[in-house]
Amino acid sequence: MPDARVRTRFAPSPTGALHFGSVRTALFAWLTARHAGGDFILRIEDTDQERYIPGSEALILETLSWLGLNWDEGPEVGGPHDPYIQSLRIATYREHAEKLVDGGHAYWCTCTPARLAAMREAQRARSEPTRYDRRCLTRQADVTQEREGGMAAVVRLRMPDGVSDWDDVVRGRVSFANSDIDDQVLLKSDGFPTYHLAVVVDDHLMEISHVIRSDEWIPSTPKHLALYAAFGWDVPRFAHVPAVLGPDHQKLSKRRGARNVLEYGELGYLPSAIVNCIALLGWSSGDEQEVFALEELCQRFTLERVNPAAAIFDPKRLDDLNGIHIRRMSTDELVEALEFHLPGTSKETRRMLVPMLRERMVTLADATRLCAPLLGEVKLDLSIEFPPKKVDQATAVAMIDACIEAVEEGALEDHDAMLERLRAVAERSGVKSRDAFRVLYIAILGTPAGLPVIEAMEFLGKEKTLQRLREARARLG
RNA sequence: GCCCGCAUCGUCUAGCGGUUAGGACACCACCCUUUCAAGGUGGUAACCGGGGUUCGACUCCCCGUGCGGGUACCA
Repeated sequence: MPDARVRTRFAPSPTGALHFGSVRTALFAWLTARHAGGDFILRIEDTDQERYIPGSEALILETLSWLGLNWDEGPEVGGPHDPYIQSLRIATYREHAEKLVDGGHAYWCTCTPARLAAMREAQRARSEPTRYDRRCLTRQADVTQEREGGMAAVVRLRMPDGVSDWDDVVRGRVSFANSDIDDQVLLKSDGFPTYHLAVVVDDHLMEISHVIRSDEWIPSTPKHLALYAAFGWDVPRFAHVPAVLGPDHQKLSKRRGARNVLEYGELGYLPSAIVNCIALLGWSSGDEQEVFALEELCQRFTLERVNPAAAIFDPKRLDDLNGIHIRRMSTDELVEALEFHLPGTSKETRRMLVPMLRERMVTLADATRLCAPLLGEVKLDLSIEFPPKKVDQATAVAMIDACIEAVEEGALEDHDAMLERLRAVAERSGVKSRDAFRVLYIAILGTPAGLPVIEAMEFLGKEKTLQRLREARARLG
């Protein structure tokens, strides 16, 4: 590569939403570009009309934007190689296919699907690799006539003899015997290119320096290499990143129920945590740091440190990282981020809530549950023991009475003093304060576990607090 | 069937001929503590098998096994 500029691309097909596997490939490509100060290109590979799912292109753009993976060239932003949508580039592929035919690197074929199927079946029966038998290559004059007569035809790559090999950035040397490789169809009978033609033509035209894609493409790389050679083009670097597997050890796929990444946003996961988590799926820094902001990843990420083995996505790890990323957010950021999960609350309200919430959320959605007793009424749950275990009736009464007295006297102003008073009551009763306090938690929050109770009382204010305490007192008889 | 890739705790991984095989998640225990969390400390837990190469293999080579992928006018 004479041109040193790093240019990577993410080239999804609009066949549905993005899942962790596809997003991770995008992330690795994006990071490679950003790390090198190069360009990241987004290209839509919609050469299969049958699999096209309307709306998925918008979904893809939205997902990448949400994660912060911006593109320098591509849909919406344009660029010097516009258009970045393959269905709009059909003429280009056709020209290139014809060029290949003229140069003897490809040929027209009119074999029917039925014939091809029978051929492959026979090959399999003979323990041979399944590949096109080049029947049409030996009867090109007839094929030309058939095409003129209106018969459906495709263009096939004439796979050269020899060996195909390359130095894969993540796997090292990979090689194939060309004799095992099929004469791939390059141009379909509907006039659309196949992936193989389109990807090579576009990657070259768009000056892609590093082809970063999932490892399912390894077996077709020899075809691409043959195409680069036939065109006389320089070959980019290839980096085949491993698959992401689900808990069932199967590759993540839409039809197996892999979640749309955007859904994680609705569930209260942060883009930064998702990015951090999937970066760690196959990549490691080399030292012991595992929590990264996006900017740090740009700095540290290199393809050379990508592990070639497939990885299983662990939702527990995402939870952990999400909590960490939440705790790293400023109060202002949380006030903003929580708007969706605490609907109807004002900024001021959220600002009061955030200090109580920060250490207690795994996802932002936890705020909804945690704050419910403060934003609405307490739910009386009779399945919750009251007074709780290890607390006798007299102690429970004493705790509540003391709390009522303290609140009436305005002790909510001073958390420490409040705490001391209540602690003293527990101590006099001979009950551990951790147990005695549960009485208050149930009274104020309706559950023995939740937001810190003194802070909660302050949030509720004197009136509501006293009301809840008295109701609880009444339950004790 | 044919071809390719991969292989360290349950999971994500470090390791790049000589290490008490390290870290993180999860799990367990303890500490801290106004509950729950968060935080702190400690613990359980791994080199797929067999052959080589070497003074010495988790590390290199071969075979096997397992898993994944490809084998389309899908990407």
